Amino acid sequence: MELTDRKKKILRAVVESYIETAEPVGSKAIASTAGLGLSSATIRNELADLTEEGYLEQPHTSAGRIPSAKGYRLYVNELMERHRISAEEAEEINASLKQRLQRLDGLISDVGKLTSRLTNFPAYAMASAASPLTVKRFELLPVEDSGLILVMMLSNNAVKNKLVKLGFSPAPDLLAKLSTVLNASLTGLTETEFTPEKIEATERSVAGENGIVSVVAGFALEELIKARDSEAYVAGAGKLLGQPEYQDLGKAHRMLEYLSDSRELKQLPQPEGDSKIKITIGPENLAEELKDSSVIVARYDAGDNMQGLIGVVGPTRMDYSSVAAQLSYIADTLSNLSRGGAMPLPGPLPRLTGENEGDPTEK
Amino acid sequence: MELTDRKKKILRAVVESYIETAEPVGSKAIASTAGLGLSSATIRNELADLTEEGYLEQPHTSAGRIPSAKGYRLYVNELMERHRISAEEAEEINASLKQRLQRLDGLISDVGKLTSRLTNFPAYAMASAASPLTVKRFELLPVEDSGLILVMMLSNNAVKNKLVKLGFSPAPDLLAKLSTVLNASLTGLTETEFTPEKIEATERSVAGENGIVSVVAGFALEELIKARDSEAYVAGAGKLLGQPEYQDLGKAHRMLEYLSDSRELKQLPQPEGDSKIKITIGPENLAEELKDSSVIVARYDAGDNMQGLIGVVGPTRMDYSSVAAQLSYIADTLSNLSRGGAMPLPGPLPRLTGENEGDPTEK
DNA sequence: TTTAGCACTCTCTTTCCCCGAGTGCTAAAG
DNA sequence: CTTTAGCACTCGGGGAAAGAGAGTGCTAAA
Repeated sequence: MELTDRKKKILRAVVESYIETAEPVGSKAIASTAGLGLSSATIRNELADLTEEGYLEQPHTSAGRIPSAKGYRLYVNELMERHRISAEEAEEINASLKQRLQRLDGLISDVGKLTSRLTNFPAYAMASAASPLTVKRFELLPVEDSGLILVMMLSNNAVKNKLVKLGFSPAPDLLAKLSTVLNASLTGLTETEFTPEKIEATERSVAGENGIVSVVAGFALEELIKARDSEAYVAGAGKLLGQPEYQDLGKAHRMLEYLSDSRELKQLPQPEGDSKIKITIGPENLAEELKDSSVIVARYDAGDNMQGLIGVVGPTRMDYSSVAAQLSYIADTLSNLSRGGAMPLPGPLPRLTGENEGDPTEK
Repeated sequence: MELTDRKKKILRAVVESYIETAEPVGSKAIASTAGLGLSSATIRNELADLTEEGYLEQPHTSAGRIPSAKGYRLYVNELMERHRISAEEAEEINASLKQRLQRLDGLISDVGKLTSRLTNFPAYAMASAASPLTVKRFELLPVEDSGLILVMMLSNNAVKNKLVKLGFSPAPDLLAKLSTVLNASLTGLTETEFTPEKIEATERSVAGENGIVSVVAGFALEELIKARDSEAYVAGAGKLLGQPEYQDLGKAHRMLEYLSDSRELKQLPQPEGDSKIKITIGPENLAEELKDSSVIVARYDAGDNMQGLIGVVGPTRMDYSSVAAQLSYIADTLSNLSRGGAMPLPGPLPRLTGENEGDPTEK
């Protein structure tokens, strides 16, 4: 059943007031600020209806109303005005990211820190391969008296290396032969195709290799696995304590412990289909620990077959509009930078995904 | 002025009881548990003396005593029994570290996590070069149609690489020539010796190099700087909330923010001279934020001219004895592993450093 | 359908009071 | 001189009670 226009306006007023103040909202406050030209008594009736229909909740009989998860959902899908980020914010994002993108390894953690600083919520960041990786090329460089350096180029153009200690110096022509064999038989293999049989067959096909092949193969496999699901990084977890809903020590503690478990982080929601951002509100989250928190996550294209996620965890009473805008701007910037493009203009507004998806009102 | 033996015993009883219970300790409790054969009245007199001399404090007139920073210091230097870690703990440490040492890049963060899990306090870990690094060797590998892979071996045997995009494919013999030149003129240079003049001179000495030299030099310099002071990593910050002294939200919040600032972390105390571990108690800390917390930090030898630090931050009421034992065991294990040795035996007991250093009573 | 009025409910804060733990002091005992 | 028993005193913590305030739901009138 569709809500009347007036009810929607009132719901929106409740949500926005609550987001701002974290206090239950009463009929009087709405009557005086929302500019609807209605008395508090009328508003009271409407509030009672909205509560009846599950969009609002009452902490107790004589308190104001607060939005329920359903109420937030409707707000996010239909009611909220889509923020654009301010010029200063855009500037800060561009500045932080531009100088960092040169080096990929620290990028994830820097993105996390930036996001957390900007949104004032705990943020997480991770990156992973969009499709299975393979090794594109092997190189073996001799090292005097200690062994060799293995250099591998992966299918996503990442380069990995390892110093392999052998206790002797392999002859250059042996290394040349080995690398030819390796490039011939172990390139293009995905993680699952890296079978022991395959490795053994390769090993047999070259004489006098002293186990180098198996070391190389082991390292390659390890890197493929590691590159598949990169470490998740969390920044600014302490920001939670600034939020009134986490004044409760036990709650804050549980959430911090939850956020520090990277296995859990990998279970967090992801944008679905071709949408770039997803908002999950309170009980929509699968994890028990997140049932009264919300998550906003954005996907970005990290170039070369890599995709990344940046997300923010906060109370259900978070400013969905501006946080979503910030996240998608960061994601767009990252995507553009990683394919060598310029900074994005602040827009276009992204589509949201989530449960009960509605038709966002673009204003 | 030296304390009498009896006063020391009483002080020790107070400290240990307080560490265990976090409650102010009364004269009666000491009389009944410390086994000194004295009445509570006698103890009361002694407590009054100890308070007078600054080793103990009274939260308020009618409460028991708690140790002051001075009291903890005396306890740490002279009174505390040096724990050895249990066999189970040793086993856990060995198991976690052994499988991880293969790959150095994730090591720091893993060590931090391990330390935090073991001690139940927030832990931090970092590593840095003990003396200035240099590049030991350059290698340039061609990449079809996109540029080249730069591989550098540093003086600490770490290998770094970078994919350099050029937009064209450099001729193999050009790369060979370039790497000869690079190895001839840019190896062995410390960060400060990497002057623009030097780079320019190198650039001039080879024809047709299309700016490759300056890219390589820039990357080399960047890596030298980065390797010098590695990122600091913090794990288990949420553990703080489990401690009774951080029930105060504001205090916990400030501390979490402090710990998430890696610039601050680099200012944390370090073991001095040739001692391997350092304990800083409450106001002995320089940082304002740590004036009522304690830090225990251990140094380890990460092989190849690298040294690492692992530390723990907690309330002054922390179990110095067992945390110090855990840290030094982890540090020893890391040192041994990194030089390819076996697991250490649980010992020898390390020397402590700190202010007002005393002569530790080994029991 | 909207509004004014009003009794009612519930939480939050403040105040007050009592309880208990622990102290410091004094005076007696070893 | 040191140790101990006894005792009055102090202070924080916890719980009950009371009051204030905000907001509701309902009824009746406009």
